[in-house]
This record gives sequence, C-alpha cells and structure tokens, in this order.
Amino acid sequence: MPVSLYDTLTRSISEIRPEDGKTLGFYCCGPTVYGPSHIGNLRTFLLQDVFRRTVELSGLSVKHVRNLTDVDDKTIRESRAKSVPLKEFTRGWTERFHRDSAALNMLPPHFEPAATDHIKQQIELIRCLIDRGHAYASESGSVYFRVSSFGNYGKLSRLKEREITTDREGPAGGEPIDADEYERDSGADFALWKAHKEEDGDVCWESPWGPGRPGWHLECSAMSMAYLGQTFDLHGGGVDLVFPHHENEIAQSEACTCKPFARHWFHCAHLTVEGSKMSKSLGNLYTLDDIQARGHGPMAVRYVLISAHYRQQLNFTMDTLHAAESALKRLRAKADALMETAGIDRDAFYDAGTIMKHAGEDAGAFQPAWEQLTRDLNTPAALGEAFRALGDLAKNPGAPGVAGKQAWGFAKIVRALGLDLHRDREAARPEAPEEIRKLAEARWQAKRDKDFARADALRDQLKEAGWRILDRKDGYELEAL
RNA sequence: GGUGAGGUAGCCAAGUGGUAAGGCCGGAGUCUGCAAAACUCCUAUACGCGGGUUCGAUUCCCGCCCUCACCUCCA
Repeated sequence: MPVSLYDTLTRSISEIRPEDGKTLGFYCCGPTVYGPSHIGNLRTFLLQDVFRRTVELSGLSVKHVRNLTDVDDKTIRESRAKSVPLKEFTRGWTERFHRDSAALNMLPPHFEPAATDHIKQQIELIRCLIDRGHAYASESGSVYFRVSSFGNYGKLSRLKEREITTDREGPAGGEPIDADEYERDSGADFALWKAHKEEDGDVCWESPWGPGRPGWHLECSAMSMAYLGQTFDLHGGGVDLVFPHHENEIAQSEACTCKPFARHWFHCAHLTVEGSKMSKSLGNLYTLDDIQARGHGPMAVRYVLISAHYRQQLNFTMDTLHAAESALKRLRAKADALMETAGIDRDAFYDAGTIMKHAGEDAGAFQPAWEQLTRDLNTPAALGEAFRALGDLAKNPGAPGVAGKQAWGFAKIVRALGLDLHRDREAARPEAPEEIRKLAEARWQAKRDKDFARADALRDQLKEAGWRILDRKDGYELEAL
C-alpha cells in the first residue's frame, strides 16, 4: 500500500514513491548541536521517524539521512563562551541528542553527516555556483548567492503570496541591518561562505575566497546531494524551515545542477506549550530531561507528540502527558493479552525482522489503523482506530486461528508508531527513598497483623509523601504519584 | 500590517454533504479488610457567531468574533 504525504511544493497530498522503485531517499534537517533539544525539535524528528517506519513497513526501504549542524553563530558563540573547542562542544550536545533520540525510541538515521566534515563538498558547490554566475565574492571574502539569478526562487514558500519582500523591507519595524549588509548586491542574497570574523575565533577553514566558514543553508544542499544524489525523493523539516532555509537550498542546488532537487517536501507544524509558544522567557521550553524530572517516561512524551496530526499545531500540556501515561498502560495490557492468546513472546512482538515477515499481510482488525498511517500519516486517527480495534477484539475475539493475525496487525501498528510499550515500566521508575520504603514495610506489616487502622494511616502518610501503594497477592509495589 | 492554521463534549484530538472516531477525566461493577491499581461496562442532547447554497451543513460559500503561529538563520 503506497504511503502518501502532503507535499509542500504542490500543496497537495501525493504518493511518496522512490524514483528508483526500491529505496526512498529521505533527507531531514537535523539539530543544531549547541544545547539540549526541546520537545518541539523532537516532535519533528519523531514524526519523520514514524514516517520512515511506515514506509519500511509498506515494503520499501529508506535511506534516511539527517545532518548535524555543528558550525553556526550559536555553536561558535556558546563554545567560545565556555572556552571549549567547537568540535568538543558540539560532540557533547550530539551525544545528548543521541541519548534523547534513543530514549524516544527513534531509529538512528543511516547517515548522520556533520557540516564540518563536509567543507570540501560545500566549497565545490560554491565554486560551481560562481562559475555559473549565480554567486559572487565580496571584498571581505564572503560569497553570496545572487537570488535574482535564479528564476524559480520562491516556488516552495510562495513568496509572492506571502508578500515577503526579497529586498529586506521585511516586517514593520524592519530588521537590524547586518554589518555585512552593504556588501551584498541585494538584501535577498544570502551567504554561501562567511569570511572569518574576529568573533569566530579559531573556527575557520581555508577556501579560494579566503578563510571563513560555510553559510547555514549550504551544508544541507551539499550533504543531501552527497549522500542521496542530485535529485532525491523527500526532504523534511519543521515548518519554519520552508523559508528561507529550504527555499535557499533549492536555489543553490538547482542553480548548480540544473536538475530538480528534492522531489517532495515534508514539513511538520510547531507545537505550543500550555497554549502558547515555547520560549525561554515563558520558561516552557521543555527538554526530555525536564519532563522525566516530573516523573513522566519518554514513551509518554512520544505518545503525546504523535497524538496530533503532523500538520496540526500540537498543544503540549501536563494533562495530555497524564492522559498519555494512562493510554500507554492500557495499550501495554492489551498487547500482553494479544501476545498471550496468539502465543507470541515479547521479543518477537518487537522484533523488526519478524514483524516485517507479517507486514505484507492484511493487518486484520488493525487494517484501518494501518490505512490511516499510509494516508498522510494520520497518527491520531491511527491511534483511534487501534483502540477501537482493541475494543472490538475484546468483545469478539473471533476464531482461535486468527489470534496470530490480530497480534501481528497490532505489532505492525505499534512498530510504525514506534511505541515501545514495555520500556518505561522497567526503566526510569524512580526508586523509593529509604524512609518511604520503611513506611511501606511498616504498613505491610500492620496489614498482615490486621491492624487496619494503622495500615490505613501509614498508607495516607505515604500518599502525602507522593507515593502510592499497589497491593499484590504476596506483597506490594510502590509507585510515585 | 501581511500570510497561514485553527475554533468539535471538563481536557486532548480525528473526521464527514445525510446529525460525529478515539484517548484522558467522570460514573458503575468485579476484585479488595477498606482502598488503590487492574479489568469490564457505561455516560455526555460537543461541531465559535450570523447569513447563504442545498431536500439536508459541523462539513461548501460569504461576513464577523476569537485563538495560535509565521513574516530571513528558529524543528
């Protein structure tokens, strides 16, 4: 079954097929590694991950490339502020990003090229653009792309419709004029190469135009083409990147190759937190660690982030996080039940290879959920259909012979959504402190002695301290509230 | 100011020209010393306002109100 997406370029939903019929070339604009990712960043990567999983389950393979922006104003500024070499600084944040990605159960991309490892390719691209008359070097040694030389400029972001001027009159009030403003032929022209400046410190590479560093947009053009070819299937990122980043990528790339750059564009809406934009001043720029510190598992975060359609602004709240925890618990229990009746063990349920063997089959009761995913990646509808199927199955399990089909159908959906239902339970459970455990032990003893008044009092005491007692047959468990 | 998205039950969130998925919350039952947890079942006369088109609109058109986002290095 073909997978479709809303293509920003054509503003319509279209089937995403690999041009070569087998492997989908998928490039994603990755993080700038100068600090921890917040949940907004992560949502984009997460939906790209769900998309990739869905395509793979549909029977195609994906070549997933996601870059690391490890040189720009921010990385340079922050690393210098900390007196740490750029490479070392960005390595630390890259590791952190990898940790967060793994915690959220994202599949690692097949290639994760860093901008600083591809300076050569970027310089070649600039040279090509200068040769073809699309770029010019300034006296200071910067190189700019001449926007007026590229007729198709603005086709992705619909510049005319959006009335963004390319002469930098911009919004009311105007933007602060850059120091290098005067050396550009037009305000719309953007930097391909930035001549070295005092504040760049030792961050600097040699080039035919003098020492400096690549411009931001350039790295994605150079690396996407290096790994996926001059024309590739799909390019994705957050909506904010439509303009100018992706527009500029198209201009640079197509001006040089005279071939179409990305065939389709996949953009993810931003999220708000408690009803407003995330910002440092509002203090609502949550990182994964922030949320874990509040006692929520990464899988609940994943659930929340895919619980709205990718083109829809998602309002992230602590309430929805609670809702996600509860929903996940139920899904886990349902999964266990399905595995049990079908005689499938947990390892198999999550094993990619095993799931792939069944992925071509009809997903049984979960077929509608699967179809929702293939239709413009409707993750919330897929979740709805999955719950509905689970409910139907509980009422009417059907013939014993079809249990396996149902279980594999569910496994396919769980795999596509990337929900590791069993992970948070074992991991990331805060350990009860010593005094809490003592109280719990005393309460258990009181209960066994049938001193229920004392047992209940202790239970209340624990509750006030933020812990809940879960009585079992032969013991109890503690759970943080 | 311009552009875009959106306003669906207490909260979150799909969707449709023929009166509306799902999750959370809430309620009941089972269980339990009682609870909690878990499981099962149930619930709500929810589609911003005003017009129009239509046999019929939440879904199409127009106007209005409100919210959010974007408007050059921010996923």
